[in-house]
Amino acid sequence: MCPDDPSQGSLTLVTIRDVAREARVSVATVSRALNGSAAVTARTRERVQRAAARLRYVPLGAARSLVTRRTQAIGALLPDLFGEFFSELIRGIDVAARARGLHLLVSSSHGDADEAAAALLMNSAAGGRRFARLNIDNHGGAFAMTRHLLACGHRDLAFITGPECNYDASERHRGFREAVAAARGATSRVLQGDFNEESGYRAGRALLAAKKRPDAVFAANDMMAIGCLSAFNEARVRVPGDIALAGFDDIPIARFMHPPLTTVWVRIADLGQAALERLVAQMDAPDAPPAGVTTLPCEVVVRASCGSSGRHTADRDRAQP
Amino acid sequence: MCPDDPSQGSLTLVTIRDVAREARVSVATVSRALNGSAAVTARTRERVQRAAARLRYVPLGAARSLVTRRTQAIGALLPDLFGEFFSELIRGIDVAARARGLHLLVSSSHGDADEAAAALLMNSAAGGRRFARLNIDNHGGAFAMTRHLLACGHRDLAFITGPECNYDASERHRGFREAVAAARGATSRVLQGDFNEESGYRAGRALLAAKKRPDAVFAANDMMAIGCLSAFNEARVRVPGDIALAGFDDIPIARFMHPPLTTVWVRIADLGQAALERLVAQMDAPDAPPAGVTTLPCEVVVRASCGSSGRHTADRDRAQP
DNA sequence: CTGAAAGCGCTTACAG
DNA sequence: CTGAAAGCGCTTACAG
Repeated sequence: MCPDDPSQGSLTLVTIRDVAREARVSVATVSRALNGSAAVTARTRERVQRAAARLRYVPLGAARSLVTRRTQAIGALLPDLFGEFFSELIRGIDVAARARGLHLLVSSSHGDADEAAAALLMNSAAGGRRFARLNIDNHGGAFAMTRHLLACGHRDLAFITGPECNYDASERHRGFREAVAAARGATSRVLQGDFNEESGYRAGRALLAAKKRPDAVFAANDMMAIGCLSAFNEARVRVPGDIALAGFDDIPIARFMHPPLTTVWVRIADLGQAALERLVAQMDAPDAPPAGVTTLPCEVVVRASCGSSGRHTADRDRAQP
Repeated sequence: MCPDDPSQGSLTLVTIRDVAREARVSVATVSRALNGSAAVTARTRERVQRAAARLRYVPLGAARSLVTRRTQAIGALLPDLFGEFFSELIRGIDVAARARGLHLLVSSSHGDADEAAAALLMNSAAGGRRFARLNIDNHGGAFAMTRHLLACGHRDLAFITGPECNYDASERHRGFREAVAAARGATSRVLQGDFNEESGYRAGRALLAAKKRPDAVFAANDMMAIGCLSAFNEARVRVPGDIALAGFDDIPIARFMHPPLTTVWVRIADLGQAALERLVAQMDAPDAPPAGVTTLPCEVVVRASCGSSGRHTADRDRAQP
């Protein structure tokens, strides 16, 4: 049932010359036959393919790259490698990349500008600014969630921020701030987080220790919301009974929390896929006007953690297998 | 505060010849100077470095690879990209890779042997079996966890398996089976899962619907345990009061569950790091006898989800920041 | 439709 | 210590 391990390989490199000799053609013909050039008869092509298969020929990527100026690889440089958000994103990119026969390089920049530059420069030989500008509607999503919390009757809100230099984080914070500012009678406080569960946990404890607890907590991502929930559970503070809680991202695990987490739905994998496709399009048509910034919409997913919804199962959860 | 975006790049490729001309030396000298060869005077090296910096010279990886037979890249081929386990593993590999100036290629095989083969063959030019054999002690960890459940007094055990062709999954299952077989009076049942939360959730519901509920459930990974916990919570079945629950992996989120999850601790990121180091060692010394299979130990982490521990906080949780 | 040849940018013996 | 030259494996005008 389990497919066999296909590992094999030889120390001696089989080159295009070997294939040419085996098929009794020139290396040029081998190259053309294997690359699908139209200028090759079906008979020749087949002979070459058979010879290549017999010898287990695999073109050396470096040699091909040197002349074609294409590496058949794309790089994903991520601000940091955070939990399920990261894996979902990479999964989306990977799916799209493999569909195009591209290899996927990943790296986290750890906020180090030099390293980020080094990673970017890998590509620079192929030509300038090949960056897919593709954003989540962080601001809109956070704004909508904050309005939802207000609509639920919560007036005293707390926000747990993401890392300082993170664009998504600051946009989410801005959405929160603006929604609060636009509401009358609403007050807010802000706690610093870093997108990890632990910082959400600490923020949760800090809120519990405060003179007055907020009515609702909005964490800038789900992982911090989960950490915060953990602090509340530990202190036997009920969610949503005693305090409402919302996150952002809708990572797969969010709906398996207790209570299931109200959050902002982002099609993370789709985001990765779209980013890759945008990038490839730019690479294929470098002279085309660069596509502007595209912003993917978000959507508030109401589950049980904020109370007042009346529903315990979000529509989109039902749709899932 | 936030470092600037370092993006820049030109359409015209700066080559080693340009640097040679600028520094008034030969291309050979440029190559030697930039690659740290000892056969270059300090003065010359500095002149070359300055010229390279002035021109923003970046060696073309493909050209270098063609002659050195090294791509400065390593590939991580993963059975599938599952949640936090995946991201932790990649993080470990990434850290070790960047420390060595290696680029990291990732791909999931989706269980497709052909694609897996294609990915493996990428490397084949560099020579045969370059695989790091590095395992978690899945069997030992699962065996120990099962013994722990038995020691807690649970006799009727359920096990939720991982995907069929997954090595880790089958080893964990084997550990469970053998521990149960060695215990007198213990009974067990097995439910099929696939390492995702959803399958754990379904297994949980199936267990609740059974004529007799088990005393304890052991899921082959944490994500399924969390899905299972969700099913129990939904049905107001208390953990560990009504039923005990254990997972495997100790993903970061495990200790933030309610109740915190008893699980098997695997240093996931360390595993990735060790795998990379092993691989690099093999590549650096291809003629050295291939290191055998190394098995990393696991450890049962007792938290609240299995009852009976008396402790609510595992030692290693306390140690964390 | 096929082949001989040039060349991609780099490294590395080989001389000096 | 430095340079001229060969060569890595491939693709692609250029002829025929």
